[in-house]
Amino acid sequence: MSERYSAQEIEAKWQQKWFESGIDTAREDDEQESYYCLVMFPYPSGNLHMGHVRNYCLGDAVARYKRMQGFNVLHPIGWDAFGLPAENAAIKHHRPPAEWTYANIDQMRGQLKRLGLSYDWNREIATCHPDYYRWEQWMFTRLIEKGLAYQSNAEVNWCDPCHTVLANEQVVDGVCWRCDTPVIRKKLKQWFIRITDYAEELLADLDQLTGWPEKVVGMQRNWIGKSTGAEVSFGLENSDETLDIFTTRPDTLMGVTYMAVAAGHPLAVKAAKENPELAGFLEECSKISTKEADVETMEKKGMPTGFHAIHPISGDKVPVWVANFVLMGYGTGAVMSVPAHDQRDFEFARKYGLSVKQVIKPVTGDWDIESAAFTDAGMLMNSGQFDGLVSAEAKQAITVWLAENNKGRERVQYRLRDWLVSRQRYWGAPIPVVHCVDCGAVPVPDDQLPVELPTHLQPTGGASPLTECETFKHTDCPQCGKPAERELDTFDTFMESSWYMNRYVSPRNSQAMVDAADMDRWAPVDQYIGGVEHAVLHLLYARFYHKLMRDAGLFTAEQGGDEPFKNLLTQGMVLKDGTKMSKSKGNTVDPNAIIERFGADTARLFTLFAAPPEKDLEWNDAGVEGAHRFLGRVWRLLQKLDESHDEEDSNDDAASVKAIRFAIHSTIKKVTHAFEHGFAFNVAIAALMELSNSLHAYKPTGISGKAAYGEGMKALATMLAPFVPHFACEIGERLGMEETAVVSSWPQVDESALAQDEITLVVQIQGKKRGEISIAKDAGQDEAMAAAMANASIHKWLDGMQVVKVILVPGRLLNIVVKPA
RNA sequence: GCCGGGAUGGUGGAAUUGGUAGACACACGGGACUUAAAAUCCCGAGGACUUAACUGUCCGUGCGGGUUCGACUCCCGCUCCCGGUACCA
Repeated sequence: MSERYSAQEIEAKWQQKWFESGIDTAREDDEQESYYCLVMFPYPSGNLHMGHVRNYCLGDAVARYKRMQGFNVLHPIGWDAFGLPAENAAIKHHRPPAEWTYANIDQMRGQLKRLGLSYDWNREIATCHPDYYRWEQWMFTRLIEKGLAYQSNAEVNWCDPCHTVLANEQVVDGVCWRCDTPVIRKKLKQWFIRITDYAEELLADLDQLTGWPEKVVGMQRNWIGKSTGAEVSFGLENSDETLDIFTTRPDTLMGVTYMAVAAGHPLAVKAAKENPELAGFLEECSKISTKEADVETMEKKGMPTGFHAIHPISGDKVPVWVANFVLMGYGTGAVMSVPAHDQRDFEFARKYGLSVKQVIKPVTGDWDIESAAFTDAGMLMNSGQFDGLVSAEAKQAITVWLAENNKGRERVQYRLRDWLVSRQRYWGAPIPVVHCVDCGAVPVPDDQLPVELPTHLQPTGGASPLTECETFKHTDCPQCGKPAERELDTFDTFMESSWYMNRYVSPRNSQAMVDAADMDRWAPVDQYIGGVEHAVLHLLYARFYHKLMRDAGLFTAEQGGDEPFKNLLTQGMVLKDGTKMSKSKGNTVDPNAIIERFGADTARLFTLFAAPPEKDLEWNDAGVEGAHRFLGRVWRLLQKLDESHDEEDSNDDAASVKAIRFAIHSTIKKVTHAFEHGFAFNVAIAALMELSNSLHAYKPTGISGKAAYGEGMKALATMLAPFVPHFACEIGERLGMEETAVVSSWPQVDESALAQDEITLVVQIQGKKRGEISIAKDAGQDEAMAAAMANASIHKWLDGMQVVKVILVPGRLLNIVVKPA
């Protein structure tokens, strides 16, 4: 046994063995408890990147550990195969996106297999396949029937020369990425899904997600953004119409000095007809980005419309302005402005010479309203009948007054907006609707699904090629049979990724989206693992879609749960030189190169060891070599088994056997703990390295010494299996383990090996470490004090001092508080 | 802007969640083996000052305060970096 560790040989061998034995296949029986471990499926961009490798190594470690614990594990993989990058590549290479996508899937599937990831490949799915998206189309027609899907106007980024809608990503510094023309906002009729109908449930069920990181739950809560306030109707001078707004601060109502409406608001459009200057301003506003970050950080500008609103309580006239920071898509597209109590309104008022009226003052102290807005709650002033109330009471009182006088009411408002699911793109799932001149928008009947996307079309960078595909475009109305046109928009790709976790349980079902019995067996996902960047959008949409599926009767809450993911692990990104790896920065590391040079196990080990899962991982080539060296060291530990001889035990051996068994079993405890609590694999691997170091330093003499060494080697091999499975199997085989490490059961802690008679207690004086004492495990404070006094280096700190207080932390430390005598 | 997260040696990170700061590893330095190198093995190491001494003292977890016998950990106020911000996935 002197050959060196060769990853290439053993990895191919074990991958073949695992494939033949089918250990990765999720079984459709209930002999063992089931466990569903899911990693976020990749977008097939061409090559696996290190972020994928990290994600999938984490998932594989969990899946393998659970199998070793005796669970029937579902660990599937697939492809989030629709999306913009395929169209971009198609334009660049003059090949249809389907070709590029399927080639990438083949390439990346090979890479995943080379990593030795234990997926059940029988359940592989690709979202661009009609067998997949037909069910998404089926669901959408159900939503139309229920009134949960609807059409409405929405603003998009529009490039006139390219005659196309641009994704935010395609807008670079306000201009089109391809032709450098300034992008404008344009209104288009779009499809929406009423996620706001589920806002309350999505918010309430966050409480169930105890296995999610608190920060993700918090981000979702903020995103849904429930706020209670009031809807207020302002009158309009010389008009029967009203100007309706929502505010979270009805207590400041008496401080309104102007109103602000969006550039797209009917009032603004009306005013602009007789005011060329205002029309120019509206034109300018239409050019600014729709991104929230851009809207919030740009220079705040406005112009008066010439209209005046009538204050609902005072009856005062206040001017109506157009402001670039008010968006038509949010709320009513109009806001009331209270410069005295809102900093943005304050700055706007200062800039344009609008008046500032203070109506709230601090309950105690003063506030200089000339220098800044007072935005806290306080006590009302200058508010007539409401003077003297504090903000909370005033909110209530003013809202009641508005309701009684038919000028408003209490209202709950969510920040969450309905989900815009239509995209003016080619490489996506067709929206299953036919537009008929007589019947309107007609959902495609079930027996005509799927509406298949023609896969041979070539995008050019202009309008979607679907708009020119006559065979796709023209059809008959399913309702009246007259010639009609298909909907030419496709679905947002978040639609596909919102339900794939459930499709994996019945991946080949041609009768239904999912099977309730399969959902009962596997769902919800026990452990979901993926990038933090998905903390809100994907995870919120998936939660929503799961509830839609439940409410469509595909499964009951009992069978599939109200929530799709029980536990969530959000991994950090992979960085190089401090920034995210990306092609444009040229700082990528190719996983293939690492696998070829060091083997998959080294790549796996490094990504798991270099950082805790939830934090960013800084790539380090030298660290990869270090991981590889560790495997070499463990390999060499095998030699010692051959070299040691069976001899009679001596007394000296008993102590060393006890020490090594302590090391073995405390390692089992630590590593098991890592899997059961938080997946700190970096710490688990460090513990395995320590065990390896202990075994390396250990000289197995005598029969019991050799046995202890063998016990340690087997434990090490078994615990390494979730991380470096090929390597662990090979070591296991050479140790003569009956089953390969992958399928053998997880080692148990022998508590008797952890028992210790004497422990080391740290002694502190005034909280500073001054020495250590060795003492009986269960020694009390008096014994510990006596031992401390007997220690010269500790005792000298107590000379001339009076002991004021003694704190004993059992098993840990003794802190002596003193003062000069 | 808003929301969320982070900052610990030369580097990645650890610290049983208020109890020995720096486990484990990388990089580095010294040594062994070798004709030599690689590989491997052994030893060293937060910083400053100090000692004949790996002797001893002090400082030290982004910055400034606070609570505590005791703070990387809790509280208050900052700085910088990263993620999300609804058509990238």
